[in-house]
Amino acid sequence: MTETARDYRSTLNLPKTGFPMKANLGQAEPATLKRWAEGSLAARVLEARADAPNFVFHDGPPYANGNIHIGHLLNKVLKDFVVRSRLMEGKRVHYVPGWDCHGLPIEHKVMLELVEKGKMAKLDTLEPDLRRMAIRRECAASADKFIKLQCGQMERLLTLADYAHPYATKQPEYEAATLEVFASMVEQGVVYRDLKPVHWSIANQTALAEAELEYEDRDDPSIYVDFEASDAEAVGRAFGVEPECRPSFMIWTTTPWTLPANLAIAVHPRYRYALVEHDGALSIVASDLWAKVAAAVSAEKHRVVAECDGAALVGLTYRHPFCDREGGIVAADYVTLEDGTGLVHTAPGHGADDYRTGLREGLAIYCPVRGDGTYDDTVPQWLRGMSVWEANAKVVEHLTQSGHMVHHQMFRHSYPHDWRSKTPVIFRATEQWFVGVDRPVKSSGKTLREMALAAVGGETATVRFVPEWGRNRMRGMLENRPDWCLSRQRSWGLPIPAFVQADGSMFMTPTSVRAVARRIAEKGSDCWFQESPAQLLAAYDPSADASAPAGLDIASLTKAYDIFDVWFEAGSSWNSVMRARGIGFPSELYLEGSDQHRGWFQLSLLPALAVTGEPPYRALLTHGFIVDKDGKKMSKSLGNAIEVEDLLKLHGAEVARWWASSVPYDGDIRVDMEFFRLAGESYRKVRNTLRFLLSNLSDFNPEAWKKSGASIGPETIDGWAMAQLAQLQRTVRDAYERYQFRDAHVAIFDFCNETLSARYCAATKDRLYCDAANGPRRRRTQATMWACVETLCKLLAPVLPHTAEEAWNSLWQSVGVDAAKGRPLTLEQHAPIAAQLHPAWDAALVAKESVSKALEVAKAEGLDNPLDAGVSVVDAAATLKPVLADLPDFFGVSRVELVERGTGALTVTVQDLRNEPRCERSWRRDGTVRERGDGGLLSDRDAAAVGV
RNA sequence: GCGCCGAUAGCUCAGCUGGCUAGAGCACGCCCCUGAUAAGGGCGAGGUCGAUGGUUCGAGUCCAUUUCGGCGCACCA
Repeated sequence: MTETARDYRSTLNLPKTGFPMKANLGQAEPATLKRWAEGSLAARVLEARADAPNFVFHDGPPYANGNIHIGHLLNKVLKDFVVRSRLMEGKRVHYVPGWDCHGLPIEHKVMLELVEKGKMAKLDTLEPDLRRMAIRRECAASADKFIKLQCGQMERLLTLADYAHPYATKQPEYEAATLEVFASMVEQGVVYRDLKPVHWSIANQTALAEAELEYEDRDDPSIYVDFEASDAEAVGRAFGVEPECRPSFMIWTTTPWTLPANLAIAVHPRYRYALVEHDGALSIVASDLWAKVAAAVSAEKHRVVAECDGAALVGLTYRHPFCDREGGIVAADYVTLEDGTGLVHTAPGHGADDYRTGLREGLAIYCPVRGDGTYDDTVPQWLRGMSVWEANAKVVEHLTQSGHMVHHQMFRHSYPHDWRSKTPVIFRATEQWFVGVDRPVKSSGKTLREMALAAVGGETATVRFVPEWGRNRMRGMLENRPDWCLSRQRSWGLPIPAFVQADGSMFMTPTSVRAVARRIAEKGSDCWFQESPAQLLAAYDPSADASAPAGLDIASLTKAYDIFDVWFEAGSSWNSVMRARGIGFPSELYLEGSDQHRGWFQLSLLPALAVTGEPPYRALLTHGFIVDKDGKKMSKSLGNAIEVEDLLKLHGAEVARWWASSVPYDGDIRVDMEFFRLAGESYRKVRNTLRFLLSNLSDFNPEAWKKSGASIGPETIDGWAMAQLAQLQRTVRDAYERYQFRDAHVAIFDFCNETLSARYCAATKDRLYCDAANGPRRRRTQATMWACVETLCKLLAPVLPHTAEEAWNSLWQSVGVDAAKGRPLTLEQHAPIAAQLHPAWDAALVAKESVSKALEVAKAEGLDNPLDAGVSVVDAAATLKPVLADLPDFFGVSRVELVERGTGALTVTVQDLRNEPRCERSWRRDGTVRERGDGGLLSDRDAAAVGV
């Protein structure tokens, strides 16, 4: 440059900002967290919104065990989107994070550790209460440790919550409030105690609820066994034939170990049954199944001798193949023709249907299996003391030797396992506490099942489902669910406050439960293991309790030792947290993974309905599960898990949040480190757009601009941007309202990427840099950009709280305001934007595409720089005319000419302007460029800006 | 086994009540800019819409069957 004297660069208004391009989230986020904590942001928000309308949002308690995983991350971050987006709408948002503390997962782990440390043997010598307390102390310490750990990890995700005051199910006040729920349920008549088969974990020696089971494949013997009829002639009469030898009832089972408990055989009264001769034996099998069975048992020679209805078989008797007793044929309509023989081995102590049949037929609920999975002494000698799993083979062997075995093979099927010990569970009759879902609730006269179904589906439905298909799913589960087994035989939990009277009967009334609740509120549930019944019932006055049993003698009571299913505690959180803390009821929303349809959603619904008659939530939002990039389940054992810590170290919480907002959460959510890298790139795009806007606002004062009375006309490119901004705001607020975060994410990204970066910013660069600093056109654009940053910060705040705040603070810093102190973004609210879109801009957008394509063609002829070009666009109807002034900028060329003739077809002609003078300052060839007083070649605009 | 959900460019996803040559972002290729620069812009290539069979003038979109994957359920006795 020979004319170095005229270096116009210094006369330009070039971008300037402290907002860094590189986010450095790893260090910057913790600093933001510290600032929030120091300013007690969570508390301040509640204060600031003291009079605002409430938005009650209740957090489901994760289990206080282990580090958080990506599933937690997704769940907590989605919840935070709700919290922060509702805050931005001006609501007073109540959100208390919580933890589930009691239960088998912790106790199981603690026991393993105690065994490892060799402390178990010593504990076993202690008296039961002391032993339980020792275990409980270890468990409590473990829960505390993990609550603290996870608190920090969740806070690190930049989630806004009062982590200093979380709820935990082991807090005395929580426990007491849970017992209040229980007392009301007892009062409502839905709690009962009964001897019946429940899922039993041998490893942990306790009953388990449905929510504590997982299903794994398992190989079991599949056996066909002949049970000899006691009275051959009676069978003959049923079939109307004279049997040549003693006939047998053929049953099928995959649990040979339950055969010692066999007390009956069930048939369907309306099915046809056949007396069949096969390889010299005579058996009874359902007619429609014989072909299948014959094939299964590989019968070679066989024929059907006679047939009769199942009803004709009812009442016949058989000899148990190895126990010294007879059993009877009974009718049951659950017998199917899908598997087996149509004759169902019935052991009332080992199956739910068997149990019901047993009750109806007056059979004993006989369960010869003890808690440790071994047989008691009521079984034949050769089985006594043996574990049921060993017994499977033994029974098979015995039946084979005794000639009762028709066929035996191994069979793979899915079988329930204890979710903690991963060992198979058995069905075993024990005395347990239950919530009856088909018992009428006193207050409504309806059963819990009816009430739940009414709340969830049909015309009476009050609960909203996001996504909608959750409704069907929950309905299906509610229709089928069995009674809820509430009791567990463990130490780590909230005791079911029942006492045993001298005569062995149970004592527990609503009033006594409330009395114990009061004691526990003061001392915590440990007191159950440390105090006498009289102490526990200190607040109980039998004379004031109408339900107290006659002749109650508190002095002779002993404590019962069942504890609550942890799901009952979590399922009472609407009372223990929302109502007990005065937050409100019901919650607007419960938001959890789709497995909670059977878990927390359902087990919160039942108690709430029983006690209040209302569901505890207005809406249920479910998200899918995290799977790897191939759609496989993510787990540590498969080695495809991504550690949250690694993720945060590599990308920061903001990128993880940005990713979470981009995910369609209805179905499975695929995850791979690569996806976070991609999210990081798109985050950078948004960040850089904000940075560009901020960098052009360093000399702008919005107050002064407002005072100047200037406005943004719809025909200006700024008016176009404002209209787009207004549209964006509507779209994003609506998306947040509907919990469709992805829609918000896409809209924001597209706005930053296309509307701003590719179009508006590209188009306005020239005026920002080259117009006189205080020129009205430049100021107008700055006003527009200011509005964009302001609005974007608010729209982004729910998803990118750190970045949005960083930009927000930087924005205000440019006018000397310390926003971090004075007006934190979190306390802001949306303000509607009034801007109308001028229709010419739609046409301009279409024209821009044609211009780009035409320029691309011109490039091939050497016209590389669009500023060296002018374009003329056919605009027959003068559609573009109103916005002509800003079209050169919009198209990125030096000049635009509109041609008001020709057809309606859009035609673009490119003019090569390289022969015309080029402004040394703005590099444009707008036709006004000439030599100025300082000797430079400048356009009119630039000459004026420089003042020559 | 039963219920619910998903399967669309290399990747992540849009495609509402069936209708012009199936869209976006990212990645990729070519190019421009060098006054957003470990930035910015333009153009382009890329898909038998899991498979099969049906309904229809016409189906990614409706129906049936099926495969794979996820979540849930359980009277597999």
